[in-house]
Amino acid sequence: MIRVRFAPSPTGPLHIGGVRTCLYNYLFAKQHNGKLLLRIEDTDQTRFVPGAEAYIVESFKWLGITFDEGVHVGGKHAPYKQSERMPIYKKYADELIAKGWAYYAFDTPEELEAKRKEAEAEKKTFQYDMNTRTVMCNSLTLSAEEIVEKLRGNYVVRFKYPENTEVHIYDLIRGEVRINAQLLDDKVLFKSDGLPTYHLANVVDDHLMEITHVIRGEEWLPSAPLHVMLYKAFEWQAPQFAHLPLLLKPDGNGKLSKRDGDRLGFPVFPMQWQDPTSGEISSGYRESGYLPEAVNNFLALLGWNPGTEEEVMSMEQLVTRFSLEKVSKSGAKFDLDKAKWFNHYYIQQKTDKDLATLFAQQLAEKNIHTNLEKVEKAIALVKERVYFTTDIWNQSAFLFQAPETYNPEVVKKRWKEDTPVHLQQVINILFSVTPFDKTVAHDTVVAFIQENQLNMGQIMNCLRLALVGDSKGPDLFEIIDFIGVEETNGRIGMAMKRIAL
RNA sequence: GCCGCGUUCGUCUAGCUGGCCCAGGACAUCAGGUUUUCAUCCUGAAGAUCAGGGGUUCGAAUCCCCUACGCGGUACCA
Repeated sequence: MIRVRFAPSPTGPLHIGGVRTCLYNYLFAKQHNGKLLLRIEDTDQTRFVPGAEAYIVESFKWLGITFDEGVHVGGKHAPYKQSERMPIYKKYADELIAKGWAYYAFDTPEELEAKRKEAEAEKKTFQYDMNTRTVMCNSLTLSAEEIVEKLRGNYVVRFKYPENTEVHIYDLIRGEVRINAQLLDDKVLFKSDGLPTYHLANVVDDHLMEITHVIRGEEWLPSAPLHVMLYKAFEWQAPQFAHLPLLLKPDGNGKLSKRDGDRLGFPVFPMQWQDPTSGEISSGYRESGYLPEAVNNFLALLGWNPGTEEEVMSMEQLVTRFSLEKVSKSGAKFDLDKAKWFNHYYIQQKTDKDLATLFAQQLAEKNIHTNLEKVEKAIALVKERVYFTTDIWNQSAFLFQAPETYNPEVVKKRWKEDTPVHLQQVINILFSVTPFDKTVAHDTVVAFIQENQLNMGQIMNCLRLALVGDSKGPDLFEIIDFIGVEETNGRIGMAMKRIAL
């Protein structure tokens, strides 16, 4: 049975890179009929941000990524929050010490800082490792009495890397990676505040929760050797590892960050987030008008592809096609245009009725109340030019209210002295079509234009200008049909009054 | 600095066991078509000497080595 997990730290809103990591875990689990769990790694209480956990849960709910076990759904390995598992870790840290795989260290942060400064002055780097641990203040150098005495105060537990070992890790994406332990430092496993660090808690929990595959970001690759050594020290079977490539910023290089979103104007978070202390708001995909299926599809393709030319895939298709072997090794730059294209595509796949329900809410917020049937009709008219659910209104406002202004460039180019006369003739024709029929109206107006040897574009564009306020939008006679001839007449009259030559 | 990972069109990538690749697809770009407009849509074009340099081979984007560059890590953070 395959069991994977997504283990975020509740230090703020969930980054879109984290969303992709979780998506891959989800696809992998579903494909193998395995389980996906959500574990909250909050061992650093100094970085805890209220609301972050709820935000994470809500984000996945929106995206349709479901968990089989986790903080919000429970499960046989509960609790799934590390701060609630505190008592568990101490025992394992003790076990490591008893086995000689770890030791107590009593050096204060100030002392360590001083060491680093000292090394820096000599253009070296201080590292707490097999070479330096012999001269530091720890249970390896102190006498038994001193240790007992020191243990009454603050201490940390450090991993004791064995000498001359080469650590091999087999990464499902990168293949064999080997690192010489001589170069690794003795990482702190257990902090003086009584909580474990990520490394210990992660390994212990993954083992206890029977995780079979650890699929996480590339930033963890450097510490993977520590983790496999930990499994070895505990004499546990290590899970398989897969380190995902990073999501890079669209311009230049480097990891995609919150700042890039603000700077380039696109969301880096699944949902909008307001920082509880600064009050600062970061935009989210949901609020920006993205559809969850588009976000999932787009994100899945950032660092993975099915090996075929297929690109548009539903969650079900992604599940059957996904494979870790086809995940690329290099970082992927975030491409806003492609995300936009996917969203446009998925909006077209929605039924008019679905979009109408959504749009009716937006209209209600603007105090425009009309029946759903009418809204659905409006959707049908503007749908194909909608890229985000948030721009349905921009594309269709003229269907619900007369334009306030008229694009000056179009006025300048199209509105001539004789325009009012012609528009008056057009409106007369429209009134003559009873009952009103858009096709008949269209044909009659066109016939009128041709008979009088008028310029087609001239008349049509001015009519459009009067109705829409601009030279864009869906078919004119569809618009007239929608708003009615009376309203059309009113808008033409208004335009004539407002547009003075 | 040290350690690790990476490097194919502007972007995401196909290419994994060398010849079917003078490198394929998608987004973006450009041109044309459809249309009363703007979009959509359709068709087409342009776009990578496969980071650079050495090998190996009859033959390399594909295998080996070196260099450069980028990224990640180097905390009692995750």
